[in-house]
Amino acid sequence: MRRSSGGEGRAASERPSTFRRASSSMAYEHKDIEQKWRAEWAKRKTYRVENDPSRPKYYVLDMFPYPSGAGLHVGHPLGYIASDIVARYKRHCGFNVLHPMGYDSFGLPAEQYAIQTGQHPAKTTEVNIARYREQLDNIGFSFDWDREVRTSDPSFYKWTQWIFLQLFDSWYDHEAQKAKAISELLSRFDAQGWHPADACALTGDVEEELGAFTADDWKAFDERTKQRILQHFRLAYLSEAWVNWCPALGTVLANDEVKDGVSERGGHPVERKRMPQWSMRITAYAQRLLNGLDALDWSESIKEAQRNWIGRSEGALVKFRLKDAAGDIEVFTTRPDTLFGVTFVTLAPEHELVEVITPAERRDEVMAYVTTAKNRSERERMADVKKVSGVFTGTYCIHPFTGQEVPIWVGDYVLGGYGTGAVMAVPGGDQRDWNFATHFGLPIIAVTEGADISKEADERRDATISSEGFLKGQKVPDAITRAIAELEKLGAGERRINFRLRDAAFGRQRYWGEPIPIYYKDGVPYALPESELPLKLPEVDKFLPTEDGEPPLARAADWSYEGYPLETTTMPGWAGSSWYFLRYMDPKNEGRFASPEAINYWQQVDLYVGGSEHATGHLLYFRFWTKFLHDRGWINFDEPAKKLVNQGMIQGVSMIAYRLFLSVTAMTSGDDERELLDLGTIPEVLVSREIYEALRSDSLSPIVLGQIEDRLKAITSEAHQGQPNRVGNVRLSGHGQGKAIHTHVDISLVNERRELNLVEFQKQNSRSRPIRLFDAGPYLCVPEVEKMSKSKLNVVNPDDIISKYGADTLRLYEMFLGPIEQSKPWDTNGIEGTFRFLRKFWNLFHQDGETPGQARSDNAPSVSDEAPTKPELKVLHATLKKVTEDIERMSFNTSVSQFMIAANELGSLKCNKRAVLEPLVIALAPFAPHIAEELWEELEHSDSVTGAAWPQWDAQHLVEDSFSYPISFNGKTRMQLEFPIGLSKEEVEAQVLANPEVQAKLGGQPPKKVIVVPKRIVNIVV
RNA sequence: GCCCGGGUGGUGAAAUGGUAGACACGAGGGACUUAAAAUCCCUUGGCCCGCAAGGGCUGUGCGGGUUCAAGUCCCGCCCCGGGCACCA
Repeated sequence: MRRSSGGEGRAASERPSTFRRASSSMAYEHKDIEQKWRAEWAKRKTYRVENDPSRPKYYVLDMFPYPSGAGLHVGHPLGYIASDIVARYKRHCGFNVLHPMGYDSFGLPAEQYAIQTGQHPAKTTEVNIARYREQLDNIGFSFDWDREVRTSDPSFYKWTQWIFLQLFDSWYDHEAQKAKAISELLSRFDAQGWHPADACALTGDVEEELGAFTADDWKAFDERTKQRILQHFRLAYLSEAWVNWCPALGTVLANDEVKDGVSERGGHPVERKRMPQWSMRITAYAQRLLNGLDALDWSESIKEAQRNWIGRSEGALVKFRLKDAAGDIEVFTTRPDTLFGVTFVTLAPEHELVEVITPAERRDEVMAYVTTAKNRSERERMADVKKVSGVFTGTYCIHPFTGQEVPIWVGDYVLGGYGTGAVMAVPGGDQRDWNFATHFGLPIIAVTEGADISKEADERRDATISSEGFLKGQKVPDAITRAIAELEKLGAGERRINFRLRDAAFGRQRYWGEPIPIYYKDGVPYALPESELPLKLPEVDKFLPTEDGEPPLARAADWSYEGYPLETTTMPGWAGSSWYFLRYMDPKNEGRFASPEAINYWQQVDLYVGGSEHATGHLLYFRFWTKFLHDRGWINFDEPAKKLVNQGMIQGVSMIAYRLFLSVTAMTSGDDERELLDLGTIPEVLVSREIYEALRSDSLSPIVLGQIEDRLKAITSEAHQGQPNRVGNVRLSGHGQGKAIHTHVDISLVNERRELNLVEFQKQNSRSRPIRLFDAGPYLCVPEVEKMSKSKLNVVNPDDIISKYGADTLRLYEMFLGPIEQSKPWDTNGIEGTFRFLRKFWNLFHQDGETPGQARSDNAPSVSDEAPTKPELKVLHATLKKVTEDIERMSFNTSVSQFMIAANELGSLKCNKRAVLEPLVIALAPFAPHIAEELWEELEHSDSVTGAAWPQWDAQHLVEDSFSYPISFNGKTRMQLEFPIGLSKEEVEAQVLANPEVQAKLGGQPPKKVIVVPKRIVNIVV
């Protein structure tokens, strides 16, 4: 290792830039420094973490990425940099910090790519991961790569499958509010059978009602029946679920993949279909998932999103007896107090009673409506709220209180998946019911005092009930209680808490996911023995469904266990990510997903950083699995992450150009016009945004259009100089809005002044048509801030920035951009500032001793051991204070500012004192680790700066002797007066009033009031 | 429609109810240099008065309010971004 004093002694081959530097003062050589320290960290295993129970732990986790083919762009590292700063800071503070990284490597894009190219997804995934790794390494993260996990690795998904089996082997005991082993349920059935009123009755999407059975019944059931019953209780269970089935693709599509009833790629029709699906009974945990939120240090918006998603509502279940058939329509309502305002009942089109109750003569009409309504996706039904549609079934049910007949309608504003799939319609008290009633001319009864039901429903919950009946005159809350009591007395209903949360579909008809460790005997699903795990993905000839619509796994040669067929669907993307945080604790364990010792030591994630788009998906399943593993005694905490921070999205600045396509006629020598066929000679014209907008507006005047066309003719003629034919007419070839189009231009073709590089633009678009400008050049593109994405040609790759400025500059800049949680556009304009700061900081250690901020030309260290001066100490301690406090509250942009202030001030002071610079190197290390290591080494330390103790700030250096008070009159600052710190309020007031300038302002009038806030302000009220 | 964020200079932004615009970019001017790079210094919210020193008015999306004092707290709006579920 070279010594810090040996700048001149370095061999030219080792540092080829030495000579260049001799003639320049580009002293801070980021490339050399960063390369050196990357290699050094890897060699020394600087970021290796041991499970060491003797030390306090801190667990910092990033949401792991899906390794897509596009690689990282500058938006990805934002959260990683923030978490890396915290991880490094906590290390300096003496914590044993777990800061791992891995890959969520199962997923659709790899499979899509495999279908197109025939390449195995494992292969492309491998390539993508290598690329990600290289890019991550370039940024200098302190990840312990020995703990890397990949969800698609059999040694990882073995345990995903194992957890699945635990869920399969569990049921939820609502009395004890926890999951228990199926064996306990079996002994219970053996002893007492089961009744629907038992507390182990379950929420969720159980389709058929499960009837009561006695212990003797249970013992007499055959194996199939027993297993079928158990499906009603298992937390991982096979049931029927609605899916988006695409017959053309032979596969099930996610909601995202369906647009307007057709598949987004390819445009094939999609229908809603019921299919056997593995599901997760997350609904059992609804109340606990809701309760747990209060104690979490997560952003309010995420917690609120989860609360809404879980959607707890209190109300009543009400039964309306059918008039012409046996049975009831059950509805859930939050407003049983409005029962006397019911004028009809509406069923969802999916409701099973629709078919049963509709009389023959209305059948065709009703079923026609049901078919169209059912096939609309929920998103569609959601989109046009204003359109009312429905149909009368022709039958009635009986009002439980009045005994009157209530007509039964079908309407698609009622959703099959929520509540009971039926509502009691109270048009006087519910706006959607009101809309429906008004549209179909159904009666509307006022339910509350003072409501004007001619215009809208009255949904107030602080009103008094006015509808005729025993609830009249009562306040809403009292009426609710009373109504429920009456319903219960009549056996026509009961109190009910309803959750919106639905059970999670857990099967995918795909190849690239974890195989589900289940085999079928006699059509009954059985758990694969643990000893068979991992159940590895089989080789298949194609990654497509089979001809008869089975998932790709059905193509495998021998996809069976002891002669019984294995499950062919795979797990969804969220399986691996629901528990991966536990694997990092003990990633190589072959006998368990993680050892109890490791889990006891690392416990919950202390800080979790990731995007807010996972608010209701990943973050809910993540909590669900944690609670489940806790219930079954595998872990001793039931929330995965104490604190969650959502980094904002980095948007890209796209560059837009506006293009015109022309159609041109030519004049031959005989003055005949004919269409010019040689498109290659017709220019493509770039116009300004103003002209683009003018052309697209409907109100474009013919005169202006004529002027534009004249100009286009001139351009075209010019382009045709030397051609045999003269240009005749020039017209825009498109029609209406198509006359002009806007295009994304690759941002690398546009300079800082937004000028388009026409030569490159032409080349990159390989257009044969010449490009001409409508106005005199250069062509200015119009910037637009939008999501950073490849298709918008606005992605900025961190690699380019790193090679130009270095990783430390990138890290600082991304933090300097603004608060971590805010979305902001990526704009490299400011990056020079952070780069200059690092150079200034570097120069403090290599001063030439003359010009402030100027480095020695030989780049030799200039640090002295002299005692620092008072102002120097003040800068140091003010910086330490601010930076420490800012890291604690994750305000990284302001800490970077403080470092800049320190570098500027120490530069002016020409401070080169070790006692000042050394603590600053440690404080800067979490932000800019490479330069900090290099300077630390120059300060003659042989160990890594990452292990140095965090420097403490000392308030004594920040004490001021005096304070310059802003003196304001009626809140407006007018002057400054300096007073010693120790002066009392009264003394300050007296001295202020004695001041001649203040007296002049007062003009002889005595002030009404004088407010003195020590060390803040003086306000004189006149 | 509902829920959650957010609106401050040319730009990214800062500001425990207490001097609005720190820090940085950009822009303009200057020093050093043969030149460039690098570095340093000055100016930079708007409007107005003044030769100048300096001074005044105004200003944090809009309209009110509380307060000695409001970017910050309260009420009512507008706009932008994100999320969602016509949720009975």
